[in-house]
Amino acid sequence: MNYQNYNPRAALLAEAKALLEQAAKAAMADGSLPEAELPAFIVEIPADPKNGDVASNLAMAGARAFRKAPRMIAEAITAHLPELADTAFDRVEIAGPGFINLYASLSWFTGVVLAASTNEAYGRTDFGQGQRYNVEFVSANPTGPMHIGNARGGALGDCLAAVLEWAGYEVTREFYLNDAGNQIQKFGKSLSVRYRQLYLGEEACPLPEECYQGADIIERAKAFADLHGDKYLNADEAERSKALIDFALPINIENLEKDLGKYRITYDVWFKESTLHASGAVQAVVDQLLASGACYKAEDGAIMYRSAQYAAKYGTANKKRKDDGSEEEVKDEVLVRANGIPTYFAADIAYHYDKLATRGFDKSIDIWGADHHGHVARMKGAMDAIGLDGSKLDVVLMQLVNLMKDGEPVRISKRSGKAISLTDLLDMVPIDSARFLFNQQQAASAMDFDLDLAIRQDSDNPVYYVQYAHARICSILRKLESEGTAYQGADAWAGYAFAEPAEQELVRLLAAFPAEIVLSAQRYDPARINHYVADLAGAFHKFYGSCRIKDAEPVTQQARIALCLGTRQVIRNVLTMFKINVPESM
RNA sequence: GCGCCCGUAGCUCAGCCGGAUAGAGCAACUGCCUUCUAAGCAGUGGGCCGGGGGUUCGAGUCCCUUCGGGCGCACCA
Repeated sequence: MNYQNYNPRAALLAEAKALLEQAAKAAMADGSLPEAELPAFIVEIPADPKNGDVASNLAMAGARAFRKAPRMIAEAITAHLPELADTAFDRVEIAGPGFINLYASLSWFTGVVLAASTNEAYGRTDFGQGQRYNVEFVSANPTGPMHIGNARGGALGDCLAAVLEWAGYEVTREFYLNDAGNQIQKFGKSLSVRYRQLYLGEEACPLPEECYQGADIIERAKAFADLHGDKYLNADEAERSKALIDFALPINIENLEKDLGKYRITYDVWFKESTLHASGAVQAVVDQLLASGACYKAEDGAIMYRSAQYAAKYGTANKKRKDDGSEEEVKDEVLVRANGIPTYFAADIAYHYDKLATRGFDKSIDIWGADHHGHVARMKGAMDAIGLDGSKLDVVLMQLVNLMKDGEPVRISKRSGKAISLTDLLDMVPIDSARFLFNQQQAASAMDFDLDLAIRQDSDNPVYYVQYAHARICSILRKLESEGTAYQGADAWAGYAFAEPAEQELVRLLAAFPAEIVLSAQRYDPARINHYVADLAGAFHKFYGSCRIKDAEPVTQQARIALCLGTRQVIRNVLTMFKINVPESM
């Protein structure tokens, strides 16, 4: 059998649902149940395997429709199930208040172990049907070094992209480079002041408060001065600023790329905001919104966008507080300032138009810091306003990260006295550890990142727990091989029952892998896979403790080797997917 | 004031479309290496799922309300 795209859990649930529907209809047809519309019901994997491999609430959900006690309904339905020998199940029970519990047959268990142990791409499915998704993440300002939040955004975005790929989507990883607009002007001004300070002294030209204060700015100004000397000292501000930006920005961008590369993140696309201005895309979007009436020209010449009416559909604050404490309805937002310079919002609409219309992605998934949440509804609304579909833009809001050390939050590095940058962090923390730990929690929860734990290379750190399970499996297989025991394939363990609880648990977890990936993709929650693989590693360690392999009976031994191979494959797939090392010994 | 996120064991967090006895790791305590890697396993203790109402056969999960914490409400991005 070809196990490509095989999702055993999904298949089991789908079959159970179909069987129960069919049985309920048969029961109605012969009068065992009154004729009624089939109620909405669920099939699910019970937490406790004592309650079967699939459980359904059909009988309870149908109590009202069939006007009978749930257990009687369950009796009627199970009596009308077809011969189970032809299905993935071999037994059915009615339990508790009326649950119908189905028990998977041995052939299903065998199929799971075979799929996991023979298909190197086990876990991949075609669920996404090749839809083209754009995942945009980090997108840090190129005006300075990245911070700890970018470490989380990076792990989240990169792992989400990976999970989507495995779930059958075609994914583009993208970095939106804000190389235009206000903050670049500020960048130029900061550089300019630092440059002049080199010749005139700090007192003569103090750095304004609104400027970037970081040491990296001084560094760039110095490098520029080394190259050009005082040539720009008496040039006019605009010329000096531009020369400095043209010099420093590429260096910063290169550093972003380098640091992210060290973090094992590489992008398919680095999209420059400046290209949207240069190509007229921003102007085109504004013109279109003006033409459609979504925008209008205000008295002072600014172009205003009727935000509220479009954003309302996606939920939004409808009031804002003014400086004097009074409130007013939020109505319109500025797209182009009275001085003719577009706001970031205009550029953002043009950017998303480019993704969804020009480049035709089926979905744009943006990972933003939670401090941008006020922007979500109006951005989605803007997609509607411009004739696209706001639901094609999904924003994953990521809560803040608190860096913790000795149980206390740390905001600045003791060594440099500055905020801890991503670069500093990656110097301290092993990349495997950082990538795993920053993906430990779903995006909506604020994260405490335990620096002590991340640095420690011991068992408290969950990434090593998982890696250890892999190394352990490799070690057993090496040992067996060295003693002349080879794996002889599925036929060598045909009919093995996987009766040990630890074996069963392991098979169930292996079965869940493709479904877990799909669920993570659907919910944009790759942290789920971290938890899954830690559970799998735990199940393996339990299995290892209670089930001998080396001196087991031949059939048992062969079956257990297959379990090892399957578990190793799944751990390897997860770690590889998340770009974490897969050690064969530790 | 308005809006978004969070509140589950001492700590950090899981908990699926509402299901059966609320879980894991860490920390504490007790065991297990002459036998496949002890970076491991087995076990013990630890809970008003922030509080209060509601919907439901059934609520940690849905609705309302309230309290606590974080974030946002710019012609910044």
